[in-house]
Amino acid sequence: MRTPRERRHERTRDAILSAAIEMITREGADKLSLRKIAQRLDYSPAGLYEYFGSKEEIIDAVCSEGNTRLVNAMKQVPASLPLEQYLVALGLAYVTFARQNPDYFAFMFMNRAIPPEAMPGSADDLPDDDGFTVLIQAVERGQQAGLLTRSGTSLETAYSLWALVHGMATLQATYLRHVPFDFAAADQRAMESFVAGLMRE
Amino acid sequence: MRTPRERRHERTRDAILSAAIEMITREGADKLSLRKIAQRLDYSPAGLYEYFGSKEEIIDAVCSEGNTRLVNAMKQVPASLPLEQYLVALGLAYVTFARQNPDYFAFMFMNRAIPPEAMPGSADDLPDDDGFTVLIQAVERGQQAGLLTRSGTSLETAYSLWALVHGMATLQATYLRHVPFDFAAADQRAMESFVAGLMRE
DNA sequence: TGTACATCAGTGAACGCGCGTTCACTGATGTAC
DNA sequence: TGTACATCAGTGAACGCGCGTTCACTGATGTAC
Repeated sequence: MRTPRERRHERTRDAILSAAIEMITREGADKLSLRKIAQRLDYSPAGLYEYFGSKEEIIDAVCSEGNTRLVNAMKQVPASLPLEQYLVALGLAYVTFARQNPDYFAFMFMNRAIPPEAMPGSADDLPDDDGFTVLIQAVERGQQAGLLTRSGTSLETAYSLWALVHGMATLQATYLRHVPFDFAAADQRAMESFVAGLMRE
Repeated sequence: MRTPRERRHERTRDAILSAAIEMITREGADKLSLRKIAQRLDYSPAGLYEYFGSKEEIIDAVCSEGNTRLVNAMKQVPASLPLEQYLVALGLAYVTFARQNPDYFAFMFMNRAIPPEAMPGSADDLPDDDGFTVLIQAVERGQQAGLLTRSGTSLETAYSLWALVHGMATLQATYLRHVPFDFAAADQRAMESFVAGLMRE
């Protein structure tokens, strides 16, 4: 049970986060500053320190929220699809998110690095709210069904799938951002081709 | 014929560029400043304006030099290899460069975006000193040999290959930077698998 | 070869800017009795 | 229900910092005759 005060506090916190995200989306990943966030909310810069201890904390929260949204987009893909289609659709969801939120996507990966010990040796001890986890689970489903058995460990296979979609996403969000090219079609074919390659006997 | 003065001028310019690259390599992509470059060369900050008109010009030159190095690494791969091996080796050269120069690689792609009109409609009018061009040429060689004919236009196919290696490179240079994982092995398998998928009948 | 002059390479100080953060403060909101 | 007090939410001014860039300048290098 939370008091009205606590709820208002949380709402303001969310408003700060939303403002930060909106600014990244509109003005680009590198233009974020406490002062501009405060200005957008008609706050004084000092006021934000009631809700976050530092700029770093805001960045972390923004990244974490972005990760949640990305994973949610991937979780929209029905797991009931045949494995091949499921993998392709998962990848396209990832890239579509990046295409729709290019600056946000770039920001997320510019400001986060997995600490040295965090990569799991096995596929079990993974955080639940992670795109990579979703991918790994799909790959393991395929392996248990007897598919994808020739392409290395589930970690390796999931990594290579991730690399492909992350490359498409990154290129479209940054370097090829303004290039008129039918990426959606090319991405689909690439994913299909790759998954077919992984599944070959 | 260049005068000694011109040659010294050029040497100093190169020294500035080298210092900038070294700083990116050592301190990371976002720490670059005119003042620090000058300090490293025992110059006053104002002195750099004899050689570059702005910080932007230095960044451009640094990116351009990085691109040259990357392309050179790719051109080391003997084109005489069988196509499949050649494509795999090209991709691995790209990723290896990124792994060996993670901050430089990240810097290059953070600070460059292809302008709207620059993506070629066909594969001809491409700049010669570009990794993408090398890739396209390899793909077209394959198509002329009757391979790779089922995987879309040469542009599409080259793009998807690029996306895969760029994803591996980007992940290893940033997000997964400190993760202890045998990327070289995984990358090799992924490349082989992908190329095989592209070549399937 | 010597001299007068022009150009070059680099300095030092200053400019204005936006930034994250701190701090003493104040009015508003909530709580206890 | 009223009052005294504690906590909360937010302000305004200031801090020191590093930044890119400009500008008047000066000694060194090169050139012309």
